[in-house]
Amino acid sequence: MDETPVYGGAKKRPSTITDVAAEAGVAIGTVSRYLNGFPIRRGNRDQIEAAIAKLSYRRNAVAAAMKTDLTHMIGLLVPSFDEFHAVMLEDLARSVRKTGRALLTYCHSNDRRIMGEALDFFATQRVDALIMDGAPEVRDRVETLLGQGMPIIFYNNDIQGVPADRVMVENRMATHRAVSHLIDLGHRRIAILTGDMHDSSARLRLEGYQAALAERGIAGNPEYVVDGDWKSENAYQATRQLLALAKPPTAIFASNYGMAIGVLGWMKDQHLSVPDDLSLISFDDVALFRLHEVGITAIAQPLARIADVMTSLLVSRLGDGAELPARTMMLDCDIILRGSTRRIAASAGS
Amino acid sequence: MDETPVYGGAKKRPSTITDVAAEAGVAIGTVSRYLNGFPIRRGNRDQIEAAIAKLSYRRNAVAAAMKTDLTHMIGLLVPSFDEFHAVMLEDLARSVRKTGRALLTYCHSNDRRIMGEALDFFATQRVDALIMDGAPEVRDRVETLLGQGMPIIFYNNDIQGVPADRVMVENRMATHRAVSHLIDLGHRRIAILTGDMHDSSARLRLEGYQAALAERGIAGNPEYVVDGDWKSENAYQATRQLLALAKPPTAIFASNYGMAIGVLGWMKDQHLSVPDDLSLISFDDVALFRLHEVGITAIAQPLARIADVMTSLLVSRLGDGAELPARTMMLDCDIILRGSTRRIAASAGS
DNA sequence: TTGTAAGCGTTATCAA
DNA sequence: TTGATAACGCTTACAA
Repeated sequence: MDETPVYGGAKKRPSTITDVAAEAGVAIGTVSRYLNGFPIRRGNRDQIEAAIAKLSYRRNAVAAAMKTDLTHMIGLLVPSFDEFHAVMLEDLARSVRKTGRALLTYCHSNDRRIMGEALDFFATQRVDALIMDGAPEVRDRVETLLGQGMPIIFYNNDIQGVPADRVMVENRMATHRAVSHLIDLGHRRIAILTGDMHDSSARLRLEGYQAALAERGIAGNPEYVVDGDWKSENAYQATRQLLALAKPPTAIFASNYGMAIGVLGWMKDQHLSVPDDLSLISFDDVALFRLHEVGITAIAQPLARIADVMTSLLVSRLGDGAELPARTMMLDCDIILRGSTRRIAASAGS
Repeated sequence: MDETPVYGGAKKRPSTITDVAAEAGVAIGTVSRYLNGFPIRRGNRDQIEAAIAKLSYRRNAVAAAMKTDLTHMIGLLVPSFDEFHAVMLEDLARSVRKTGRALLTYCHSNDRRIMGEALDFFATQRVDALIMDGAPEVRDRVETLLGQGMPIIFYNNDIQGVPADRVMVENRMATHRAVSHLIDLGHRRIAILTGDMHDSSARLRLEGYQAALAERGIAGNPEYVVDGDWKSENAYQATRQLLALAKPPTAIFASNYGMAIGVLGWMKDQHLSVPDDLSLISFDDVALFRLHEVGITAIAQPLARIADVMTSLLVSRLGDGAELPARTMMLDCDIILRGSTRRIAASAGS
């Protein structure tokens, strides 16, 4: 069967360790040891290197993985490759690459069915570890994977009580600071566009907002708390409604950058000015906000650090730290002050 | 050896097809046939399904891949996850996912050494196919992979003469059209910021620019052709120099969006206006250009179509089209007219 | 329709 | 240090 002639002039199948061993005149065990960095007699080493070059041999990681149970692939499950995830991915890919691994990416588009498929896919592919935005819908599958020894890291959103590692940012504190800043600037009528309240990050950001107001003795106004569901379009409409109130807010806190863009869109369409007619702060900083005419004040997640921390968590988990208890890493966010927030007269904000 | 007790309460290792067969009281061949959709006797099927559920069994794709030589992974090699690639990746991930595969992503940061590592990594991982931005530096490795039967798709930039599939956009024609549009608006002094001339896309865009000028009898001015190397910072400096010329250009064509941003940066810093002081067209359309105050006229690559075409090319290659000759798919670009290009008096532009 | 067993390309064990 | 060989978990003839 192996006699089937190969047409097209090219040797089809990649060569194997057996080919290399034959070419070099040594046993396959010797080649394997060479490949894995064990000591080899000088002469044999040269033979093997020559054979590898001649055959353009590349180790078959699939076969190796079967023995070692190590695929050198990290599963990454993200909702989409929006600006936020793209930057995170960039940093993560780089930092994972340095450990000799690569990312197997799956994008679930916020479809819970696809999230399940993704988890199955990763289980099937036997990725060495998994990084994902925690979503309560797939708790069972996640627990199964953890039970089978798959290291999992949650970021962004949590699934409470699951014994996995976590890399989170100080959502509550950062929002608290941002809203306090608005208060310092004289704002009293401050609205928030919240994310999807199923997500822990949305809840924590709302808590930070409420705490900041309460601390300064500002009564919360339910009209100022709008469910934006993370979406730009909702934020666009919400801005319209907020500004139509009898007492419109003088400032809006957008719980993510997409909703901040929705706010900007409405303001632009109405020929209203940020910050003259409305101050705006966004959770998440994106390139657009830096390049925007006045600049948008934003909470910047430390994306590069998130990536690094994830990677070192992974390395420790995949090294000798497999049995350590789950760890949660909390990272601070910076508030980048730009032109979208302005001081207003105390009277105007009451 | 298998007797080693497992601590921690959880069954560590994932279960295997053998476990399922034992649990269900059938042979492993039967389980395998069930998994692969072959007909199974009703009773056995129920037994197997129950066993799979009980053991939360997931097929080990690593072992399967060893037999079938199919990993269901597509390698994707990109320079970075900038805005352009992020959107492409989003579409590609979705469209690849529908075929039951996922993307193994590697980011080379324009480092030729890392590009080589990436190709080795993909070879080692035995991805089913590879999508990459063509770069002449790795021609040898690419040819080796092709010789071993790995389907490869180039996008964006070509490696001439290599028998791979290609998905390209009409760089030349789109640039020609864009520049012609500037001429139609009365511009005569039109500058171009070129990309890195090692890249075929940069060369073709320059050709389109030159052809458009020549066709309208406008003499090319070498001072107006600036090597921007795709980089924002270079474009920033180049804009300064161009506008300092005795006869400064009235319009700039930026060969990619990064350089267009550099131009905008300089204009903003100098309190100069686009389009009043300078018209601007960018190759590549990004979210920023839509949201920009006046809007930036841009050439939009059909990213979703690129992703679809790549995927169908892949599917055909991995199906029965393995022996087909290499195909090149050329896609048209749209020119999105926005506010950054304005009509000028014919006299002003001469 | 099912059971049995060979084999995919490695790694790892064991003698030599 | 090396060679020979038994796994790893699956697919796929082949025989029943």
